Parts: sequence; C-alpha cells; structure tokens
Amino acid sequence: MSEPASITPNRHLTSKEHLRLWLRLLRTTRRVESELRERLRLQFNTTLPRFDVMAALSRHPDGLKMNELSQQLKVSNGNVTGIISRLVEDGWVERIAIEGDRRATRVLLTRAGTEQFHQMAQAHEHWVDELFSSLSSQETHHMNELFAHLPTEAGPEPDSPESTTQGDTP
Amino acid sequence: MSEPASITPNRHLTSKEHLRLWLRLLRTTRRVESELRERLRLQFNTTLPRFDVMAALSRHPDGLKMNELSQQLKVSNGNVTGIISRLVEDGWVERIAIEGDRRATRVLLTRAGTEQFHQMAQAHEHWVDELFSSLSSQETHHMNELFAHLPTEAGPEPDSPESTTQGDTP
DNA sequence: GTATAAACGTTTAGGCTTGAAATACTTTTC
DNA sequence: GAAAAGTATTTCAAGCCTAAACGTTTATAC
Repeated sequence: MSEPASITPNRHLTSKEHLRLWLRLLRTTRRVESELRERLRLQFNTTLPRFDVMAALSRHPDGLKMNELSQQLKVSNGNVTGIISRLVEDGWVERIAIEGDRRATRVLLTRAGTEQFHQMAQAHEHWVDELFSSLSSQETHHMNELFAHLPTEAGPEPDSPESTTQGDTP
Repeated sequence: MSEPASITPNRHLTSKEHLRLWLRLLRTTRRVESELRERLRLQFNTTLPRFDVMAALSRHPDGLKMNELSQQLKVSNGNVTGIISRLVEDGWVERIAIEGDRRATRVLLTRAGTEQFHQMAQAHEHWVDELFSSLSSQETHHMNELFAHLPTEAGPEPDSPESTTQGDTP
C-alpha cells in the first residue's frame, strides 16, 4: 500500500482491468485446451503435446533437429526427448542420423504418422471452429487484430526506459 | 473429404480464422503464463499452481473442503492433494478436521500464508499490468467484452440442435 | 439393523514440464 | 595432436496434471 510511485506503467488505472482481462484469457484458454485434450484422448488416444509435436514436424517434411524442434515449440530440450521417444514407439516418428555430425539427429514423421496427423488436424480444426462458433467472422477478425498488439513471442519487455519495476534479479 | 455437410457450424468459412485466433490466443497465454511462472519462481520461490491455490483460499477465509477447492480451480481431485501437502509443509496452509464428518477436511491459509499471498498478489498484479501495457484502456475494455461471448465455463456446447458433429462417445 | 449406495479424500500409473547436470561428439586453439 | 571450448542430446529430480482405483466414512433403503 502507500502508492508505489512509478511502479505501474499505466498509473494504476488500468491495472485491475488488465488483470481482469488476463484472468478471462486464462480461463478461456484452459477451457478450450482441456476440451481439445479430452477429445484427442477419446478419439485418437493421444495428447495435446504429441499433437503439437506432430504439427511442427508436419510443417517440415524433411525433418527437424531436436534442437530446432524444441525451439519451435518453445519448450525445454529435455521435454521433447520424451515426447519423441513415445511417438517413435508408436511408429509415427522416426529418428535419422545426420551425416557428418554424430551429435545430432533429425526427426520426422513416418508415412503412417503423416496420415494419422492429417486426420487429427482435420478433427482439430472442426473442434476449434465449434468451440469458437459464438464469435462472428467480424468479431474473430477484430479480436485477431487486437491480439497483434500483445506480446506473443518471448524476449525482454518491449522496452523499459527507466523501469524500476521489479529490478535486479541477476 | 467430400464436403461433410452440416458439420461446421459456420459453413467452413470462418473455420480457418477461428483456428488462427485460437493459435494466437494460445501463444499469448503461454507467453504470459511462462513469464509469470518464472517471476514467481525467482522472486517468491513458488509456482503458478501454488499461487492459484492460495488465491482461491484467500477468497475463502473460513477455508474450503478439498472437494470445493478442486472444483473452483477446475483441476482434478488428486492434483490438489499434492499441492496442498506441499503448502502445508511450507507452513502456508493448514488442514482442519470437520466436526461430524470424518471424511472431509477444511483447508485454509495460515496467518503467514495470508501475508505471503498478499505480497505475491501485489507483485502479480503489477506484472500482469506490465505485460498487457501495450493495450490501451479502451482496447482492454473492448476485448473483455468480446471474451464474454466465448465459453469460459465448462459444460456442454452452448447448444447443438442436430449436431452430428462427432457424436457418441459414451 | 444391516446391505448398499454415495461422498470424500488419497494413492497410483502414466505423461508433461522445467532447469540443471551428465554424456557424447565437434571445432578451435595453441 | 592434445587441451579447451562449444554444440547436441539425454538423463535426472522435482513438481504438476489426469483418470482410475482404493479405503473410509456417511447416508439411504429395505
């Protein structure tokens, strides 16, 4: 209490509203996510992380290094190892050695994996469309534009002139 | 393939746009979430789930049954058990037996836990405000309204007259 | 009054997630 | 060409998460 000066970017006016928006965003996202998760489980016996990995791989038919994959998905390196291992067990992904560099491997979808993914992707698109069906085309478009203002990519805050905000964590 | 009639609520026109919006929503949420998670870790040595639990408890000074808690947070029953156990170890939460019903327990914040939470909540609000600082008050308000159209609460889809969508998973 | 059902919380098995440490290989440097 | 530095991946410990299986305890039915 006692009015921390120059701490809030917007002079503690929008603070509550931003919080409200964030909570709403979070609730909505979690709701949709858990719906998708459950449907993936029931209808394809798979998980959202697996789906995400397969989606990334499907965008790169020549395969990706584990490295690149974890960067694309913005998850930790060690995390991807486990997911890929299970996908390999299921026969949907294969690891291929890279010539000239025995440290790295390239991972890519098998033919079966590609087919499986296409089916899942189709269902996934329908589900999302259904879950967002209460938004008109206009509203969807509008919202998409508003989101463009928000930070989606990692990296330091847009900028901070003399931000004494919460300083110094070395 | 072959035009599945009456499958897409909006006649497969908005489908791609809905998908686009969903992906953006997801990216933004994850970005903010991971930022908050990291700050909570660095500055308070805690986690987002712990914070969420403490927030829920702080709204109920008289405590909640494990039951009610997991419902409020919309997470599984067993999940809450572990989080509460760790919070109890840290001295921020206590379990109190309920008279007349030896099945249930009431959990509530200790005095220390309440104080700790207030500090975290204050920082949390600042962080969110900062992360959303690129949205004007108007935009924030507008967005909040658009979200009202979206399904945030669990439950069956808004309605589905003769939805043959993906039917029957008993 | 006892059998049965319902409610409550924990435990368990399996998977996701991170950050840190370990391992294995490659390139650079001297 | 051996040591050092760097790169790519895996392993590990700890925590989060779910669905399902389990014990208790309480309520309901007969």
